[in-house]
Amino acid sequence: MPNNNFRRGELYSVINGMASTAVARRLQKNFRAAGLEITIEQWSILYHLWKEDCLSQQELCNRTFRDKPSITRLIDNLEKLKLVKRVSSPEDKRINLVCLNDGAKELQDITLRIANETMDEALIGVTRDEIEMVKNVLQKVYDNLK
Amino acid sequence: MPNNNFRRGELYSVINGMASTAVARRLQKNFRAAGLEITIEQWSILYHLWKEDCLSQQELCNRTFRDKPSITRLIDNLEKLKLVKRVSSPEDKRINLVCLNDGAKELQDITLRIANETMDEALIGVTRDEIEMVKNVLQKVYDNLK
DNA sequence: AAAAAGTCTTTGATATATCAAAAAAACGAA
DNA sequence: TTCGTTTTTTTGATATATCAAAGACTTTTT
Repeated sequence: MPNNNFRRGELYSVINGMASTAVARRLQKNFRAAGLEITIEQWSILYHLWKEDCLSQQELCNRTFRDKPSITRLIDNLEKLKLVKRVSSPEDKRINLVCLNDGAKELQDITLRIANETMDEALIGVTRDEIEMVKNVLQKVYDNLK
Repeated sequence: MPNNNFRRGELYSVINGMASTAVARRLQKNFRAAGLEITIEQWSILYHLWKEDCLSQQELCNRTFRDKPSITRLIDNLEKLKLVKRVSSPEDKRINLVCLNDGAKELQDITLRIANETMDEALIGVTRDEIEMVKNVLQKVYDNLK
């Protein structure tokens, strides 16, 4: 069914890149414009730690949908920036708990504000119902493949 | 409006990563399972060349939403694999036309089949109307930020 | 207790993305 | 023609993602 294939091809490029990289690039640009020298990937780690501090690296893998080596190196870089520190878990010495430093706590308000403003820009003309539907469909896609 | 902020935060992680990286990883995995040693990024270049051969690097930037250095290095790697060749444009010596080699043409059928099968997996339980809706919303997001 | 299996993290190799800057060619205006 | 600007591509530096393999520690099994 070639018509259907064509639709799928289109959706592929839409889902896989366009919108998500556009949002990522804009957010990075807005961070830089505000003088914030962190990457969005680093920010996404901080984002989860602001919700719950001192998560294990494995837990950060689960919450950010990244693999273990990616997290290891992201935490390496966040440690170099002195935004987080690794704390060996007293209960299980295999585990590193990743905890926020004061510098990271100061970033919370400003970066969340910028992220919200960026999403406002991105969602101009998009209704709340549409947002809900997109979330549901993309969640279905994720669940189909996980 | 904290409730609204929370919704945006959720959408951010949905749009920016989950579904698109899940699709990308699955497609890469399916390529490897079929013994195909190309990356999805390389495949996305071939995809556009199958639609229209001998595009300039700049045109590939536009069609794949990538920047120039990314395209330069992707073409470098595709040339190493002997899948494409750079041909200097006779009309404008600044321009490299990127043209398919025979090896790349042989990949077309099998990789498009795998890509369609992957999208079938990804879209189980998603209706045609939902697909259209998601495409429209993500296109709006892209247009808002471009 | 010792061996086996499992979990969490790290390392190495390779590919891609981004920013900034430079090189090469084309174009336009004085 | 020559200078300045624009366009196309490349290079360098740094950050991230992925796969495979290894290291460190725990838990389970015998």
